[in-house]
Amino acid sequence: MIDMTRTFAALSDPTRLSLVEYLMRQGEQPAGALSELTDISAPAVSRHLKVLREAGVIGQRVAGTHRYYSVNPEAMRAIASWTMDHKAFWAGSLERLDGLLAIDPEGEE
Amino acid sequence: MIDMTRTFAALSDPTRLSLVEYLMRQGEQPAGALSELTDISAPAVSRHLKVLREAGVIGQRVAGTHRYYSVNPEAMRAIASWTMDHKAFWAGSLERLDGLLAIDPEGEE
DNA sequence: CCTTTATTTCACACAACCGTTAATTAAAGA
DNA sequence: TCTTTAATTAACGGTTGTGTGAAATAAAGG
Repeated sequence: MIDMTRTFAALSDPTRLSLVEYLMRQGEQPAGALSELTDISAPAVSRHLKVLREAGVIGQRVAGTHRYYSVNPEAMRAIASWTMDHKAFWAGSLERLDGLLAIDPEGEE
Repeated sequence: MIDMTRTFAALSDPTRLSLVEYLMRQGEQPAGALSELTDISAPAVSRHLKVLREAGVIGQRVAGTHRYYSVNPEAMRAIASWTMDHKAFWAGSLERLDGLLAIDPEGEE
């Protein structure tokens, strides 16, 4: 079971949010590539990756001395679902949501 | 513009997440009702509400001595959108998302 | 095997977060 | 207007989070 407070906490740091967004754009990346993205030290990045991993936001693949990280789609799904799991709230709001979340990976662009 | 790290930080505390979930279920509520939900003191709840408000997660309506709080739908929309704003990621993942977020406020239940 | 490369863990310092009780603000009601 | 009620702000202490440089681990390569 996904702990949403932990998921949100993992994404509440600017460095970590950037790392996740980068991984979503670029796909799986080794720790070194992620470390080069930021101004902070490699040990600091390493610990951020650990926080994200322990929260289930990213996964790790080991190959030799390299550790490849990638975003866990299930975590993203859990976040989107959390916002949607309150039908009464959305029904009560003035917002019209139809189509708002009509995602279409294969689609236009 | 919504600062996502701030939004996620606001939701990263168990007490605050509970408050938001309660407000989504129950709709607008005065601070007193929210305070009764938790074991912690009223001042502590008050500060949690402030954090949520400053992050834009909830809004406040003042009436006499009462302050009524309610969830800001725009904040929920922003969270769901953040997860969806990475089509390449979703397209690359194995997850099939069609219908997953098919919300239907008027619908079944 | 010795060195280099990739990455993490350790030890420490400083800032931010969260809870408490006491004090303050301000509207309502007798 | 004095008191009660609703809620917040203030002041303090303890815990957690985040950064750094140094040390450790472990696979690769000469």
